[in-house]
Amino acid sequence: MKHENLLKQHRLKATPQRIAIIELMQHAGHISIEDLYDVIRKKFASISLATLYKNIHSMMDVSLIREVKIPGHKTKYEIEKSSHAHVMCKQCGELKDIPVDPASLLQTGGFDISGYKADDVSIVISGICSDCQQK
Amino acid sequence: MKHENLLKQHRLKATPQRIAIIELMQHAGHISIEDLYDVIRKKFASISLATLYKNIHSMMDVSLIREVKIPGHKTKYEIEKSSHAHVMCKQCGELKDIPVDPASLLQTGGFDISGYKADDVSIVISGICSDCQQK
DNA sequence: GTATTTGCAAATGATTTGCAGTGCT
DNA sequence: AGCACTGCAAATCATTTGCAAATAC
Repeated sequence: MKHENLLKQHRLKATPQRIAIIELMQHAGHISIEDLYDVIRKKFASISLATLYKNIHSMMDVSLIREVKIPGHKTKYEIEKSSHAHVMCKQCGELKDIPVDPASLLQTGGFDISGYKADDVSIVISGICSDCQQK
Repeated sequence: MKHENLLKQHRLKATPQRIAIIELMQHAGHISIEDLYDVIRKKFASISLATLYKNIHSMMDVSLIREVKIPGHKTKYEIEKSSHAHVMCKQCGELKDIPVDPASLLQTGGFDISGYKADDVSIVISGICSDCQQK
């Protein structure tokens, strides 16, 4: 029900397919089209890839979700939450969020973006997570 | 000649195709496969897309160049230089570099990456450049 | 001379589109 | 009822692969 309203607030019709997408993203955090398709299919056998792509785009158009592109990996999608950075473990591939305040980052980060009016920052940190370091 | 050595230092054979790729990237800064192909073709009519892709990958393997993925845009490639962030103008699409010291950024940025051993940071700032603001 | 690289054509993978039928509001 | 949404199949665009001929070292 909550998800239904989320869609309506963004002027999108609340179809069961869309609700399923949002539910899944809510749980998975970041998810690729492929994984989205595999999981949703189990509950929703008739859904098509075309529908996924179309819905992903409608939802991006209204800023309900966001594209996450990571060098060397497949594009993932996530619900738009408050601004945050991504940390990706090169070993196990796990993708984690860490909170970031973009305004203060741009100030303290020592960037020289004179003249630019910045309105979004995408940050991906790569490294090895603590679990993988122990192996 | 400089480019030839650059390749050899990375244990790659210095073929004319590879030299052309490096030269072009040196000038263009960031470039997509498509643009790379179009421009190189003029001087090097016989080059194939497959060769471009293969070379791009060889060069990435030895960290001579780097993939730049930007939400909503085509993948671009650039010569690996000292760490920097990217600023993309949403209006005109221009992509600019700004210098960043990743170590101090991770310190002052207020990130909590406890346990992680970070070794790379990719930052893309989106906004409107000063030129486009005046229109 | 030998191992790598090139370029072609074909294969694969990812994403988009047209359209007839269906379902939300 | 009316317009937006779905799902299929086909189209398009991006990337990869196999292989024989050419090339760097």
